Amino acid sequence: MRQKVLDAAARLFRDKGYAGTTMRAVAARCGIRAASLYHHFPSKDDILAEVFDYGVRRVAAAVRAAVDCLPPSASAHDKVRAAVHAHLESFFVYGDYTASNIRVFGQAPRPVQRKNRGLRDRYEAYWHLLLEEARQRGELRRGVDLSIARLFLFGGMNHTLEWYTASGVSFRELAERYTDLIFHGIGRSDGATA
Amino acid sequence: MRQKVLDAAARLFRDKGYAGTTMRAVAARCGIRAASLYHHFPSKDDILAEVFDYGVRRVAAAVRAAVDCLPPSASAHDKVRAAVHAHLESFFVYGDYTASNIRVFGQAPRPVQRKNRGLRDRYEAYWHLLLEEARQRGELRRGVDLSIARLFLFGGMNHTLEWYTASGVSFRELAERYTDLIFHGIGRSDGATA
DNA sequence: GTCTATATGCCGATAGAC
DNA sequence: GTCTATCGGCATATAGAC
Repeated sequence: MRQKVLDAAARLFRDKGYAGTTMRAVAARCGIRAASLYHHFPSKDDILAEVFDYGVRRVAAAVRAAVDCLPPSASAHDKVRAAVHAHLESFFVYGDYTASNIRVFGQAPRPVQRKNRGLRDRYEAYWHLLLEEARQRGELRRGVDLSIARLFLFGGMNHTLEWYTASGVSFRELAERYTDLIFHGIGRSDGATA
Repeated sequence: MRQKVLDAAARLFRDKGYAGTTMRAVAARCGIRAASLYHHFPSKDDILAEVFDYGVRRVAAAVRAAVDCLPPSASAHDKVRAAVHAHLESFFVYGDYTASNIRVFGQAPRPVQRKNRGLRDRYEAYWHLLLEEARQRGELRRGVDLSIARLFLFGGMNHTLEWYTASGVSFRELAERYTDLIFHGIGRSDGATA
């Protein structure tokens, strides 16, 4: 039931925001009464905090696993592609949690933000490491600001949640295209426009 | 006073979300009582709809103006750079409106979403045109999906609102780096990783 | 154009039965 | 572990004085 509550809350937070998600609505989705929620969680904010943490933990675990199971011969480019794919795919499996975090974090009460910030930062630091590895292996252009590139990549990936429908392109294909974009861009590489 | 109400509402919608923004709070920011708001707007949803429309209209106008005042000799790359810069800079001037749209649109009531969708779509179509022009001028690689590239670029640009602080890099420099990223990526162009 | 007062209803959370 | 009943507070919106 605990997980059922979190699932219901994640979905509602995603769609209705923080204040728009009521304990009564969460309970209704679980087939119980609002008062019964307090047997599982101390407060609405505790539910939100757990939704945030659960989402980041799962995405981070999926991405790390995807990168770790690559062969030692994998290039940094291969690792980034695998990470992008795992990140996108987790939108499908933990989408309500991920989308809740992305869409609701900014309007969550400060204490809830603080509690989740550590996990968020660690996950972003992992991505920074991936890109830093690419640089050290000589796979990147000189003069590229990796912090900005990482933030740009994150924005591009996470924005997928706002437009993606399963009827279109697959996550694997999308991961391929995003990785291609972040590594090579849309321009011709013959310097015609540079 | 009408504009004052919109400014206050935009700021609150941005920080507190749709349901978390109360007419009392909007009124308090304007130094009046909640009931007085109904002299200027019929309802909370009408305020939100106007915040959405105002933001999109202003950003779109700024971007078009920036592109239009380029010399005829400007490449599509130049136009995209100017558009990215104007889009980012409008975050500074109309940031509460833009951020409200980006963060709150998904949790707004359907009728409000519908009312704003036309403007949103037209603005995105304009960007699509910019990229399409780059392709027709032969400035792009073959095989690039411009719809995906545009969505990726939008995500990257709009994500700036979540991390940007005026103390760091300037919007002009950021526009230069984003444009460089979307055209050339982070990878070496000698094909070492492709 | 702003005010006070209020109608009507939902909010998060608690008490205590079963 | 779920329930009913309820507390105190705040929500949007309206009525009508000034």
